[in-house]
Amino acid sequence: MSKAKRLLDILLFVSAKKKFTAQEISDEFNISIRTVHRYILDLSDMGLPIYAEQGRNGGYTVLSSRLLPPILFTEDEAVSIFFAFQSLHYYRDLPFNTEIQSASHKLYSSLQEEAKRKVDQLQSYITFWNPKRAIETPLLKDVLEAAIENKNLHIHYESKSGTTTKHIHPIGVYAHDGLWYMPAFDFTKQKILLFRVDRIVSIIESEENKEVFVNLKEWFSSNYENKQPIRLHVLLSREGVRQCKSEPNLEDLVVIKEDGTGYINAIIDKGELNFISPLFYRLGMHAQIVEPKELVDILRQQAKDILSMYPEND
Amino acid sequence: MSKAKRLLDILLFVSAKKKFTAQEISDEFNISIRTVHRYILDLSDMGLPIYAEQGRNGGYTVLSSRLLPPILFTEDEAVSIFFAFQSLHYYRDLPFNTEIQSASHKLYSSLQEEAKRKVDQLQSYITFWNPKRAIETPLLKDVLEAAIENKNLHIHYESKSGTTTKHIHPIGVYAHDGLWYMPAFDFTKQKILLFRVDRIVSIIESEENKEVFVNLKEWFSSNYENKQPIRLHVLLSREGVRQCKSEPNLEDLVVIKEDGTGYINAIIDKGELNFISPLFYRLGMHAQIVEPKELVDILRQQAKDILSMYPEND
DNA sequence: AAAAAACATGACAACTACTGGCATGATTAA
DNA sequence: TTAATCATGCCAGTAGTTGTCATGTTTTTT
Repeated sequence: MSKAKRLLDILLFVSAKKKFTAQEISDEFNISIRTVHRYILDLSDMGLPIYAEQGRNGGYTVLSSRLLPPILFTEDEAVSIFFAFQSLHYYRDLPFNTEIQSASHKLYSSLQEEAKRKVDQLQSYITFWNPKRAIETPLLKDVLEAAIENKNLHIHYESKSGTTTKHIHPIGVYAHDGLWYMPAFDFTKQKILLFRVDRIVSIIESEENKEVFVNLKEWFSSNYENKQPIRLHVLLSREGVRQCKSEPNLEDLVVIKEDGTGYINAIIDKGELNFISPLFYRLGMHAQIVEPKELVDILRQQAKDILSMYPEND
Repeated sequence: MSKAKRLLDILLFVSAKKKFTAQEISDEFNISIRTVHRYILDLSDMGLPIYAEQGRNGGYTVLSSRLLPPILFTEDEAVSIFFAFQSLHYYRDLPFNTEIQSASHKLYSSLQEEAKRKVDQLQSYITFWNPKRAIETPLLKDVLEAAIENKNLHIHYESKSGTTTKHIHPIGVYAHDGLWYMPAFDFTKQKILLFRVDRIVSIIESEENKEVFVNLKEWFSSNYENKQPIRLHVLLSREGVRQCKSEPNLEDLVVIKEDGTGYINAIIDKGELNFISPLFYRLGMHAQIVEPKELVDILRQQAKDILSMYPEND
C-alpha cells in the first residue's frame, strides 16, 4: 500500500479517535512504531492540529473535530457553496455560524485569483433579501439543541400579555422572513403552539423527556389539514387576480377567466381568515367577497374602528 | 519534491489547461515523457475524467471544469454546508442547481454513516420556510447572465395593464420571500424600476451595453435614502409596540416607554406610506396616528371603500 | 506510401524514499 | 526506581520511482 493512502487512513482514524498512542497505531496498521512517529510528523507538517503528551499515560491528541477525506471540488461547485452561504447572510443568528466561517475561509483561500474575483462579484449581481436583521435570537442554538436532544424546557416568554413562564417541548425551529419560529408542545395548554425564538427571554431549566411527539416535517404537513373548513368565494378583477397569484396561500385557488378577471371558490380553514383579511382590505374594489360572511364582518368591523378613531372633522 | 506533491501540481495544471500533450507537461515540470504517461495513468485511476486522442494533433483532454486543490473539511463544516444548501430548498429555481447537486453528492458520500444520519435528521429539527414554490422562474438564469455580462434586454413583461414590451438594463436579481426580483433601468421611463422575474414572459433580444449603471449593492443602499421625507408620529399600545417591533421598516423607530407602551416619531419616506398602511389598518386601536394626515386619509378612504362595498343590510 | 506526432506499454538499471530495528534521551506517573 | 510515553538519529534492507531505450499503435500531413 502506498504511503499516501496509508497516511490518509491514519488521518481519518486518528481524527475520529482524537486520543491515541503510537503503539495503538502500530498495532492497528501493522507498521513499526518508528514509522508511526515519522507519519505523525508528516501529518503535523500537513497542518493537522495534533499535540503530544510526554511520559506515562501520555500520547497524542488531535484537536480538530472529525475530518472528512480530502474532497476535490470543481470551481463551479465552490461558487455554488458560496452562493448558498450568501443566502444565509441576512440571518443575524444562525446555528452554524463558526463552521460556516471556517468552511468559507478554507474554500476561498484555495480559489485562484480569477475565481476569487468571481465570488466577490457574485453579490454585485445576485443576493437574498430578508429584512429584520436587527432582531437578536441569542437562544436559537439552545432551543435547537433541546429539540435535537428531545428535551423539555421551562422558559420565560414575552407574549401579548407580558412575560410569562411556559413549560414546553420544542418540536424544532424554522426560519421565515428573517425570523426564527419554534413550534412546541405546551404542557399547560396540552397542544402544539407556535413561538418566536427571539421572544424567549430566558431558559430556566431543561429536563429529559421520554414521550414521543411529531417531528417538524409532520407538524408542517398537519398544518395543511383544514380543521374548521369554510367556503371562500371571491370575485376578482384583473388586478385582483394578479395580486392573489402572489399570495402563497391563495395562488393555487385562483381561477382565471378568459377576460383576465377571475375568482376564488374553495374550502379553506377558518383560522386563515384573520391571515388573509389584510389582503382583501388592500385589494378593496378589486375583490368582491361573496362568502363567507365572517370575512365581510371582519373587514367591516375594522373599517368602522378606523373611522371611529379618525372622525371626519376637516 | 515528493510524488504526491508533484501529482497535485500536475492535477491543478492540467485541470486548468484542459487540453495538453505529454511533451508539454514534460517540459513544464522537467520530468521524462515516460513518467508523464505514468502520472496521467495515476490521475486517471484517482478518478480524474481524462481521455487521450491518438495520433498526430492528439493529446490529452480533461473533461471536468477547473479543480480546486483537495480540501479537508471537518464534519461540522460539512454539516454547515448542508445546512446552507437546505436554506435553498424552498426556491423552485436557482442559478446553480446542478453544481449544488454535485457538491452535495461529493460531500455526502464522504461522510461516515453516523454523520450521514445527522445530516438526514437535520431537517427534522430545523428548516427554512418560504412559500410560493409553485411560481416558475424559468428565465432567472438568463436574466442573471445578462446582468453579469452587462447586457441590455428587450422583454415581454406581464404588468398591471397586460403584457407589454420593455427595453431594460438589468442591475441584478434578488430573492425575497420565495420570489425573484430584478431591479432594472427602464430606457423608456429613464429610471430604475423593480420587476418580478417570474413575470417576464420572454426575452426578445439582448444587446451589448457600454453605459455604466449602479450595481445591486448601491441600488439597495440608495433605496434607504428619503426622497420625500415626511414625519411619522404614532402612539402605540403594548400590543402595538410588539407588532411594530416585528416590522422590518419600523422596528428601529419604535421607542418603548417604561409602562410597555411606546411611540414612533421619525422621518420616513413618503413612498413608504402605502407600504405601511396595511399594518396600521390591522393594528386598529393599538396604534393612534398623530401624523401624517396623508396616512390617516389613506386609512379612512380605504375604510369607506370597504363599507360602501358591503353595506349594512342584515 | 512514407513520415511525423502523438499515445501505450514493457524491461531494466540507477536512483531515491521508505521502513524496521536498534540505540539513546527526555518526560511523566505510579 | 521503573514503566510508559514521545523524540530523534543512524543504518542497512526493501520498496518505489525515474529515465532511457525499445517497440507498437493510431492519426494526420506530406
